[in-house]
Amino acid sequence: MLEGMARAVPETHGEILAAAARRFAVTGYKGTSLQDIARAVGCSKATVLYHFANKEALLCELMAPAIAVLEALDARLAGTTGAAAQEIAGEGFVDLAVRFRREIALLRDEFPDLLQQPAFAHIQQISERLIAAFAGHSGRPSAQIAAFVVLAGIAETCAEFIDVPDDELRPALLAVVRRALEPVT
Amino acid sequence: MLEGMARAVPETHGEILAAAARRFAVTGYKGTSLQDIARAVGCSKATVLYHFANKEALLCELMAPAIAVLEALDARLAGTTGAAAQEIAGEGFVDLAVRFRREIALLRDEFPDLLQQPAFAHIQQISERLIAAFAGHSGRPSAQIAAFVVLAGIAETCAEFIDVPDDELRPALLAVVRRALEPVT
DNA sequence: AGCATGCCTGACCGATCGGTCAGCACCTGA
DNA sequence: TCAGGTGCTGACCGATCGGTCAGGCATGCT
Repeated sequence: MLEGMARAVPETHGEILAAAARRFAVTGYKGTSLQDIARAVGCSKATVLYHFANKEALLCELMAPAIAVLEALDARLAGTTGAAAQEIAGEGFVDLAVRFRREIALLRDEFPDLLQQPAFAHIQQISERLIAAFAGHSGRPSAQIAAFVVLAGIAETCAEFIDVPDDELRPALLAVVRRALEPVT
Repeated sequence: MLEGMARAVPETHGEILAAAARRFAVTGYKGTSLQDIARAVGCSKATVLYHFANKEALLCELMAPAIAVLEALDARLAGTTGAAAQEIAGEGFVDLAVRFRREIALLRDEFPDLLQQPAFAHIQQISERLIAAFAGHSGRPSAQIAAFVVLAGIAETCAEFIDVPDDELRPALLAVVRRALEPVT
């Protein structure tokens, strides 16, 4: 166990990660087998499982950057209320969704299932706080409903318009968010 | 196997359909096996496949009423333009989504996959026309994006707020739609 | 009675899934 | 020279999937 040693040549780990991202984005998480990924890389399935403990570990490493940004947004939301919370949540989530479109696309088919797994358990709570912020922390059911429409709509749209350039998608989404959310009294 | 009542007319077909609807709504289409459905009904998996040619046929029969209403909405949309198209599409789709929440919930995990199958191929085209109507048939990309956010957001929200009464959900969704869509010039 | 028909079943099939494992080829440092 | 670690692999495993099939058990018609 030599610590700090520079690794010699092993590029396979990254190649597997990249290929998995590509395949997941097309056929979803459950819809992509380890065999598929191995074929895309040009190695054996056993090699994939040599570099990653299991399929879920692969997904975790793929999602880590997106989750980090989501947690940062959650932190910025703490203590905000009313229209300010709506604005921060709106800008932050639109930016996140646009930047991590691919990750959202690969998650979207199995989002409910994935949230059940312990590795992603806290995402559920973060998204609940995000919806509360979208609703401006208003208790009104109609505000909650509007918040959910916006959250789900943005995520789905980003996953769908995967080829539209960021600079076009982001302002259009921001405009929708600002119109759609229920104004707080 | 059944209750003491002698079954003059065996209604296993309907029971399977109802049980499948319940299971699909919880675990999704792909996530529900024929074994699961059979267990819920209290019959064997072979019985399920005696009443339905295959798993997809079961889904088709389950979705038929919702698809019929969707096609009716599509027909009403023909020839409309601008703000009128937006209003008709909004009211029509919100009503459809609220009424067929369960069907949407069971579809949502596998919507992209399902649309590929020949049995549901034309749904793709209908939803494209629906989005065009939501956009007021404006060619602007921002209008298309707003339309997609609304369409996907409504569908997802209906599937999520499955316990909220219709009379509460419908007006709240309609309000969001009217705010969110890009006004047509 | 005999026979057909409708409903249902257990046993089974081939395919595919995620995951394990023993071992091979290669490189490196002692 | 050789022991040992790294990267990788084919063969294999148990489980589960959708789907098939021959046959059993009622019932009703002739």
